[in-house]
Amino acid sequence: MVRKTKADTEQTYTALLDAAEAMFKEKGVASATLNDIAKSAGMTRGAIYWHFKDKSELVHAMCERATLPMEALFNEVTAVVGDDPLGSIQKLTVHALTQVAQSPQQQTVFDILFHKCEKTGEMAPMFERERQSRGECHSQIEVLFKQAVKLGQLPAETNTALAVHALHAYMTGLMHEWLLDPSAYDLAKHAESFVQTLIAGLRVAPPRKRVTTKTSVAGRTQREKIAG
Amino acid sequence: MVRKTKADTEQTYTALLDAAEAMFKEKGVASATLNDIAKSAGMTRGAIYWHFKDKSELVHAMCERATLPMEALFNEVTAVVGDDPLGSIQKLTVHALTQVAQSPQQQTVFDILFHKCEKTGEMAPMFERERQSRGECHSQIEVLFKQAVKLGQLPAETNTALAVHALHAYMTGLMHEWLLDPSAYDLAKHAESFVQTLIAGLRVAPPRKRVTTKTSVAGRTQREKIAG
DNA sequence: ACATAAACATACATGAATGTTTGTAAAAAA
DNA sequence: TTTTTTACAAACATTCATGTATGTTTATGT
Repeated sequence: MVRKTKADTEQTYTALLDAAEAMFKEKGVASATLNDIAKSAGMTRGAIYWHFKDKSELVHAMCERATLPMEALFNEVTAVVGDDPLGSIQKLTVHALTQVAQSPQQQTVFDILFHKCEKTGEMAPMFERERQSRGECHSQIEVLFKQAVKLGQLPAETNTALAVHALHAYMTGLMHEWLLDPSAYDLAKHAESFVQTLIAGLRVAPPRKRVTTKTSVAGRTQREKIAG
Repeated sequence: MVRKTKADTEQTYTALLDAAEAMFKEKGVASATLNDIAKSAGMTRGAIYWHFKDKSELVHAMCERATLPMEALFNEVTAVVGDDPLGSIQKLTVHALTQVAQSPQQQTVFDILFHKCEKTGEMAPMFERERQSRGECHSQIEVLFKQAVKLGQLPAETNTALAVHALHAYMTGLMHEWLLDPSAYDLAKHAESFVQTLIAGLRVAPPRKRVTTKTSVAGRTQREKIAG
């Protein structure tokens, strides 16, 4: 059988994406052969070259499919400017973490993006576009942070730009490291706790607009506590 | 000229490592050819195969050279158990960040490890060993956290294991994201502030041994503040 | 019913990177 | 001084992934 019905065609399309996920996770994007992927999907390379221009386009499609719910979540939260911006941020971040923790597909794809894919050469344009969208994402979040400052949820001296960087780094790091060994701890269970820790830190000791003096705030507080 | 003096030999050795850094950063570990590296160092592949068994060993040597000062710093701090464990942790993390921020070589290598290298296939054993050493590193840090709890620097209910994960994720994420665009902000300048934020968060809202109740601590505090 | 084009499979040509072998000039050992 | 290694360069053989071109069958439009 060669020419299939429309449903069959779409089925092989998703089968190819599934196979790509599996092979990329196992061998890495660079080492996984188009033949590996096709074979794993029960097809030949012909099927891949019919549905995709080349490997990089296949990777792109695979990523889009997995990150779509993530972006939906983001847009959903940033759309409405409520009276609890810090709560929105917390909600967004916790949801993102738990979403990944509960979706094997997202785990696989993010694992590939973090640990099994070189952001260079053919893949560079993809990650460049991702960088663009992250920039917009950052400014969206910073709006929320500024609102939080205005509402007194964060200190007036808060450097909101750096706060965004801190939060984003924290999120990225949590996923990055957890994906190395998901059995280390239950991410879904502790996601809220993790986020609360950083949010609390931002409230009591945020990065400031004017750089803090040499003697550290936290350090002094600690020594005072010990001394007292 | 073929056979060189000992100094010359060592010079080509480091030249090869330097060239490897440059090429890996530019093209990625998988795409960068041994020929590319040799040419960039003014040599041929013969030189590489003389000094290294294969590409993975070259990568390993390159990493060792760059991460050596990092490990030295770690051992230096964890060796002495002082009366200010939380301060030691802060000192360690701040130093690690500033060290990377001030060493172009470390920036290059960490950029390669984070964004230009697939942790699979030939590279897997290298990263497996790194995982091992990170496990030891984690338990070392957890010792400091437990000391901090004992000395009252952290709440008694602190889940030290999760605290280590949070801190490590934060550090990893900061480097991971900053290396994507070092011009985004001055990492050396704000490293201490970043670290203080998380440490402060761990002091007021750490991950707890018994999972927190559904209503979030930070959330409640926020609403109280707004309401009050 | 027929022509067309979809949805692949198969075959082929090409380039490119790797590992290995051999060559070789000079430094170091004898 | 002679011999032996050292520290590479150069040439070779092999594998292997990619891209493309062509073949083939069948759904679908008319």
